[in-house]
Amino acid sequence: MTATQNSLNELTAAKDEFVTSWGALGSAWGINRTLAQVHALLLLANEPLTTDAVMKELKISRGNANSSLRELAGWGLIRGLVKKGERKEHFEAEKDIWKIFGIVIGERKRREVVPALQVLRRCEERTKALKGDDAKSVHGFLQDLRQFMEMGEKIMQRVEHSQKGLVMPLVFKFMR
Amino acid sequence: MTATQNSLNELTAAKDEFVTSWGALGSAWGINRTLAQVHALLLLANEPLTTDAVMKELKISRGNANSSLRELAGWGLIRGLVKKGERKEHFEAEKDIWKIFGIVIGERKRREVVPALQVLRRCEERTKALKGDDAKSVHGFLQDLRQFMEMGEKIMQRVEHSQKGLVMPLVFKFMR
DNA sequence: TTATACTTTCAATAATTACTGAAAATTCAA
DNA sequence: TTGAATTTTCAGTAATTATTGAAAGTATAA
Repeated sequence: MTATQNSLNELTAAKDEFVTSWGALGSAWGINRTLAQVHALLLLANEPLTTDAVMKELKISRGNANSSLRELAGWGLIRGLVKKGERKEHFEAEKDIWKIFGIVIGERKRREVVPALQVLRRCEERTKALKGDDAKSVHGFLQDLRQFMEMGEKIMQRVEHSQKGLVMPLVFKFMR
Repeated sequence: MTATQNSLNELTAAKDEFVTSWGALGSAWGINRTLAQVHALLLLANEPLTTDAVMKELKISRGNANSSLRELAGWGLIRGLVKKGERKEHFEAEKDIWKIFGIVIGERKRREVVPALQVLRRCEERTKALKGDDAKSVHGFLQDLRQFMEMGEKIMQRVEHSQKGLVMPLVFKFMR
């Protein structure tokens, strides 16, 4: 085996390890394992990949590859582009980790935090005028939680549009 | 129906809505739906609840109630206590939202972020000395991601031990 | 002790979620 | 147009995850 081949294998092995563990991390945070793996694959790819390439690399079906790529594109984490002279669509990932994080935070805010806040506000309202110690303490807790989540929503809003250069100084302030 | 009954029903309905939607939110973030519901139930309870009370309220089996309560206790989100003169164990939830958030963040850091960082460091190391543009860019990305996650780990570390009074001033600074 | 109340475990089962693959739809060059 | 290339859909199936419930285990009062 040549030195170049060895190097290639080692690179492939390291990529594989990353793809696998990124998938596991994703599923711990409620993101479909395969989706996270497809994302990881594109994050490490040095050129845009076709659906067929993704299928082959991850050993998944066409349907699965297609829907994963569509969903990632829906999140804005990857974009499709058509190479001149080719029919197939090629996909490339956003690789700026600050942008990636901002996108994910922003989407989760929209999809989960905002709806949860609506429920919370309604529950808070429903318990507002009720009599009795039980009702009072329930209402108090809901109020605390709602306030806390509104703060979280605002922070996520900020992070969504943040840049590395903008956030880092504040992080340092927080960390000192 | 009396005014008191009406009030009780309305309180129960509001509680139910919260329990249900808290379960949904949890499962979106990779936390078992029932676990989140048990937690929500205890968060709104005005007194410690027994396993049987949880079973009855949520219409779940003894095994499920028991293991959910154990897991929540393992996270440190609830504690068991034995009322004098009673055999049954009663459970009560930590209700300070800042503490709750700190616990959850701390646990997820330990369980997911720290192990993910280990993988990341290993991948980074494996690609460090490899030749070729592909290897270089892969290594560069892994480096960025590792640095980003180390920052995240440190922030989670801070939040884990944070108090409302300590964090709020910094949040204001961030939000301004 | 011993009987009883209570808790835990875990094999079997149910419910949910993810994936496949082939057919249908779409796109595009000729 | 036509038809080959490509993408999308989705019914059927597989894999995973969650739940039940009864038996085994444990603790406690008498």
